[in-house]
Amino acid sequence: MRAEHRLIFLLTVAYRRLQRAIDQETAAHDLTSAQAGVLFFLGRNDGALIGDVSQALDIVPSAMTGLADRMERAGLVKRRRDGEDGRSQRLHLTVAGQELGKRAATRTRVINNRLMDGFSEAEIDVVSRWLSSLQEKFPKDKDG
Amino acid sequence: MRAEHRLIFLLTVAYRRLQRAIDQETAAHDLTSAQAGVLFFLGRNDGALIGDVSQALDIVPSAMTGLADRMERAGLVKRRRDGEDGRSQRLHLTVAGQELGKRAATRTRVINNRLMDGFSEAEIDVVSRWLSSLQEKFPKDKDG
DNA sequence: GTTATATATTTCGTATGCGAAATATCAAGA
DNA sequence: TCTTGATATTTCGCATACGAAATATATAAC
Repeated sequence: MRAEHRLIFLLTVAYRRLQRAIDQETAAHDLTSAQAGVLFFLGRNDGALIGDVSQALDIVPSAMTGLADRMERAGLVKRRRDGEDGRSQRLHLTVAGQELGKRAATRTRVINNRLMDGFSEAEIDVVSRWLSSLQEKFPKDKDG
Repeated sequence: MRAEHRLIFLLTVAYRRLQRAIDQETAAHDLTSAQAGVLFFLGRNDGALIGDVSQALDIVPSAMTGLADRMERAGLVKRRRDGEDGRSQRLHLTVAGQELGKRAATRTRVINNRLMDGFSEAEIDVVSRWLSSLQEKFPKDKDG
């Protein structure tokens, strides 16, 4: 199999394994990994513009709409139109969203630690740099 | 943002960037990255059982069905029932699938090389080991 | 002030992927 | 043979994600 696209394959499988693990963890608490990401970001940036959330999580805007829809329907966040700019929407955490976000953060930390198990700090640093390098190697059209 | 789930975030973003890059490459040739993966695997294992493809690409069987459906509809593969075991289906490449697969492999190789740019062999080895480690850290229920 | 352009978000159609449940077939044992 | 349990695949409902096009509002040019 590998050889010809080893890293592509490895990255793809690694991602799927991670997502499944997170989803199984969070599913027990009525969350998904994507929604957990939004809760986490809003935890430190409550009331952020939808576009900012989209950019921070590297999700295209059109995908962010549905994500926000589902989270709003689940009572985790609320949209509020921006006072300054009538085009913009701000996302605010509800109380339920705040609490769920906190609990999810704890579980997420455990998984993140697990990701470092068996690797030295220097090695994790290499991995981090490599993962980050993909953002420059495959930039969005925008931030090219 | 990071800190609390740095690696999770980095891996997620890296994956999305890679997928977008592959999809943009392959979209011009009427392929998607998932379908390219199947073509590539079948290129070396033509007539493989659907379950084997699913396992090799680390896609759950229920996801494989739809993928095979779309590829069959696109004329890239054909299902054929196995002679031995009436439950099994084998996936065979069509001529179109073979050709498309070959062309896709070339483009994929370029991207794979790009993934190594700027990193030494030793570093890529660390990255590979780390990516692989996720398969043990988050095993499928099956392969425990 | 009106027109042209840029920006933020949404809508639409489609592909991917998951889990749970259904279906079909096989294999083993009573 | 009949039943019982395992296995391969599919079906269903849903969440995620993309790109292209639509919509609404803001901003600049005139």
